[in-house]
Amino acid sequence: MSQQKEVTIYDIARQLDISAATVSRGLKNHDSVNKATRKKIQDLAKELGYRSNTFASSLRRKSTNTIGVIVPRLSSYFMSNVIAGMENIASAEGYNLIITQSLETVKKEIANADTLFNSRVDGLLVSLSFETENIDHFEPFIKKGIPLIFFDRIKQHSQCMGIVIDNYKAAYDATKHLLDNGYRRIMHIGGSTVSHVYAERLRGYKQALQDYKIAPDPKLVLTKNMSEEAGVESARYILKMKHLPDAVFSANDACAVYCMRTLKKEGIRIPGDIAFVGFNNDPMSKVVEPNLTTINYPGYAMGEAAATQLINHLNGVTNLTATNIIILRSELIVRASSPKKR
Amino acid sequence: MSQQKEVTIYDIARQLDISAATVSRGLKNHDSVNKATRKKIQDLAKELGYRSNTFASSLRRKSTNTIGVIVPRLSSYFMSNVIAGMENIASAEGYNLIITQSLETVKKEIANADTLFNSRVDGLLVSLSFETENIDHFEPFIKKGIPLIFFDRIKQHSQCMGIVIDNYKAAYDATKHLLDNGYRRIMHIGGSTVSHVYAERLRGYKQALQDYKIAPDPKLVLTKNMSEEAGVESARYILKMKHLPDAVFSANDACAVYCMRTLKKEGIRIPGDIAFVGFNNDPMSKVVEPNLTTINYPGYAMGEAAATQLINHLNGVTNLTATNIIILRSELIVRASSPKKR
DNA sequence: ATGAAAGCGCTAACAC
DNA sequence: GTGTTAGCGCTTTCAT
Repeated sequence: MSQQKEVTIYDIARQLDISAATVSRGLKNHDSVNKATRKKIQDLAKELGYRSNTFASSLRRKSTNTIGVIVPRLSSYFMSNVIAGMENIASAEGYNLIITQSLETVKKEIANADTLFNSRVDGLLVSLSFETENIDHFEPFIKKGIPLIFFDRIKQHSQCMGIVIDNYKAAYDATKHLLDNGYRRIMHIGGSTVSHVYAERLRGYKQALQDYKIAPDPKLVLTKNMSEEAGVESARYILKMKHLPDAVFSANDACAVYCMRTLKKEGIRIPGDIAFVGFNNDPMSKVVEPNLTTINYPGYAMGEAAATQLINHLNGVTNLTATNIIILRSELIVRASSPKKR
Repeated sequence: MSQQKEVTIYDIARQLDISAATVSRGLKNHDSVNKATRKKIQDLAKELGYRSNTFASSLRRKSTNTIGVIVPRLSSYFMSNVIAGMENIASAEGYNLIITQSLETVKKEIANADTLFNSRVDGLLVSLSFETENIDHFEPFIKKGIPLIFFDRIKQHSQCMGIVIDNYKAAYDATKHLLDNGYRRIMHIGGSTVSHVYAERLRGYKQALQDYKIAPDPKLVLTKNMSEEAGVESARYILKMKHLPDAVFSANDACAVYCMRTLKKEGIRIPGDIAFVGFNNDPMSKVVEPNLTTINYPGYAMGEAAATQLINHLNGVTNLTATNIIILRSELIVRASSPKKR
């Protein structure tokens, strides 16, 4: 913690016998500064080990070049790709990312929002926690005019852009794919419909069935927490049914994969007895046998899109409220777990 | 960007007809302020929606409560767990994390170090890029007495703590496991030995062979970039050999898994013809068939350990240079890909 | 127990 | 092109 004396623009100014203002301009390569002076300033700055004091600068400019991020969990394949995409854009544009995780609780989400508010982030990128039902804790940002973009797990808000894939359509496509291939008793394993994401996926599944004139069967709709264990539980549930489903559409890959595994161990053939479609295109979907048909969920692209939109808005290029929802393309990837029914 | 007027301590001071100094003290519950006054200050602050300006404060106090993080890539299972662990500790201790990725290039690593230096982070947590050979770009931190901890991909430095697992021992154990189970022609797929991590794994592999009096065979040591494709390439290499290995120890799971897959497609039985051991305990190691024997690499624990050490040091609890290296426990997880040789 | 005053380092408006 | 000036909002002696 040894705080040695810091070099300031005044030190540079003194040594060069010019004003601090000129140094300030020279450091950011202002045209209005003589090229030679600029060079002298920059050279000396480097020599002295000068580093700009971002607080003084932020204090003056009232902007921090910092973007706050709140996600439910960092440690998933999807989310780490989202973050990677954001970081890529942000750093190219000179923004820092402050990243926090709510661990799926409202309590921590509120605390994070608070911290980021006090950190005076220029903007906020949020994927909501599982528990979150209302979003009043973001009102301070909205009131202050700090732009806020939701992604993936969104809530509608007139002042906030949302970035999502069309979960309804993706689920519809996934289910239709199974129907087109001759499957009729299709089970859906989904998450709590408090979440927009899972509600939409369930809706897509139901609509596809309806379009094929298949009566919905409540026994074929499971609501789980979508973990690996949930996959195992779902398999147990299936094994106890008198009348097995001939296909399963799971709202994520982890759950699908562990469900498949468990069923396979009990002698059920995949896709012979039960076909599978997952969601996310997690790396494990390419490893499980048979390879899992799934929906490609473009995490990296979503992170890039969210960061790009936010930064464009900060630069005054776009208006966030004009385009209220951006929908990213997702597509069905057909693999071996869901061929035509014999 | 609409900057509405912010509430400052002056606003509070004016309304309460006291001085800003008293407000400042009152806000942080200083004993020297009358209890009643304190309450009045805090109540009014809440009412007005006052938020402390961290820049002004940091500018004065010269500390930021911010920790910088540089990692090669955010989007891996291991790294996202590391970050999750760090975030968990940091947020509990009132620190923010600024996270950057070098994308495995020295150039970006230097740029990130620069940014974080200018952001005046209180400390730094770094996992080095693949390319990084010298670490001069971190000297500014060291010169300023800003604590720096390396983790996973480390370089030795007298002033910096390193947090690692014992890669040598883990690789030794993995190889010994294969030897103990009767395998003798063991191939190693590893990464560039510029990296301490891969160099140590190679060394462990070699030592185990030597301890079993097995002559090293250069044809059995592959240096790859450890991607999924590298796994496929390695499989092709193996298929072309006149004398196949009877086991493979891969320095990561992704490479092992894709190698196994490719060999299986060509009719090689795993583990019947070739046994496999991986490294990392990636989720896919539990999904591939047969399940992959691997080394558990505790990412979350490593993130927690790194953050804890740094914050303890910042609080003056520990001295970073006293304990120079911390080694986290990793262990072999035996699964179906490496049973006793028949 | 409270206040006055002096900056922390930087930037932007304005002047020349 | 460059300098002057006046803060940004907060903390911290030093008085009182």
